[in-house]
Amino acid sequence: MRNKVENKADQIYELLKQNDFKVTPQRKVILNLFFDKIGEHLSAEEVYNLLQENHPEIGLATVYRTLELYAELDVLQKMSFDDSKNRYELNNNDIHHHHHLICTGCGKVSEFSDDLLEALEEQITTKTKFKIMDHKVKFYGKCESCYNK
Amino acid sequence: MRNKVENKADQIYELLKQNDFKVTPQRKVILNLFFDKIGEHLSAEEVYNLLQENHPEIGLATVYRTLELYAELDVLQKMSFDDSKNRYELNNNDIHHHHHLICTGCGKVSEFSDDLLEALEEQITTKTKFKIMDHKVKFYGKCESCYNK
DNA sequence: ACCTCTGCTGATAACTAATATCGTTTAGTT
DNA sequence: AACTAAACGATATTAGTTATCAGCAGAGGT
Repeated sequence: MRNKVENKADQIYELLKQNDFKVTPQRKVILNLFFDKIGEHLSAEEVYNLLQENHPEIGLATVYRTLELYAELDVLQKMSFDDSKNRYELNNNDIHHHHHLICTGCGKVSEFSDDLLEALEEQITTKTKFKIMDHKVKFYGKCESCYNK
Repeated sequence: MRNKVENKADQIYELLKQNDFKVTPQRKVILNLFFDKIGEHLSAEEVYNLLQENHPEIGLATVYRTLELYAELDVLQKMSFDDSKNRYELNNNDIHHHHHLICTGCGKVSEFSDDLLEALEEQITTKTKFKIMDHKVKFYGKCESCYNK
C-alpha cells in the first residue's frame, strides 16, 4: 500500500497524461519539491535554487515552463505578494479557501482558512450577472511580533 | 463656490504639502487625469500615452514616480490583474471597499461594492494575532456576455 | 529491439516593466 | 531676486519572464 503523497503524485501524473502532456523526470522532480515544501510560497528562482543541490541539470526555463503548466492545470496556485515576482504553492483541495495574511512590517505571509467568502460570492451572484469561479483574497496588516514593537 | 473635484484636488495638494512634497504641474496634471478617468484601472504606460496629447513634455519616469508617490499617500490604489503590470485607480474613500470581478474570458474588470468582508476580518482578528489594516479581493469568473456564449 | 515522430529540454537571446542615475530645472522659501 | 533641496526628463540598468532553437528522449508502431 502506498502513502498519501505517492498517491497524490500519481493522480497528477495521470492528469498530465489526460491533457496530452508527458510525465518527464523534470516535472516529477519539481512536483515532489512542492510536496516537500507545503505551506511555502516559492518563486521560480527559489525553485531553481533548491534544485541546484540534487538536480543542477534542470534549467531555469524549464522551471518557469513547468510552474506555468502546473498552474494552468490547477496543480499549483499562482500568486504574487507585491514583490514583483510570481509565487506558487501546491493547490491542496482540502484547504482550497485559504487566504493570505501579509505583514506590511516584515513581509511574512501567513495563512487563514475559511469559507466565509461564500456569503459574499452569493451576494454578488444575486446582485450581478457575474458567474464567479474562483477568488483571491489578501489581507494586509501587522503580524503579532511587528505589532508589538 | 468651487465644485467637488476642485475641492478634492485641493485637499490632495494640501496632503502633498503636509508631507513635504512639492505641488508640481506634473503632479497636478496626473492627478486630474485620474479624476477624468474614474472607474478605470490605468497602468503607468497608459497614463503616459494619455498624457502625450496635451502634455508630451512629461517623461515616463515622472509618471512612474508620481503614481508610486500617490499610492504611498493612499491617493491612488495600486493593484494588479495578473497581466504583470501595476495598475492604479483613484482611491475614492466613499467606495473604499469595492472588489474587482475579473472575467477570465475577455479580461474585463468590473466592480462590486460591499462591506461583507468585515465579518471575515473580525473572525481573523479573534482567531489569530494578526492585525488587519487593509484587504484586496479579486473574484475570477465569467462576465455576462462571456458566460452566454 | 529499433525507428520515428512529436513534445520537451537547456542554453541563451530577447523582451518588458520598473527603477536608478545624472545633469538640469523649478517650487517654495528667504 | 536669490537660494537650495526637491523634482524633472532622458536614458541606462536591472529583474523577472518569455521566446527561440538545436538537440534529446520517451511513447507507440513495426
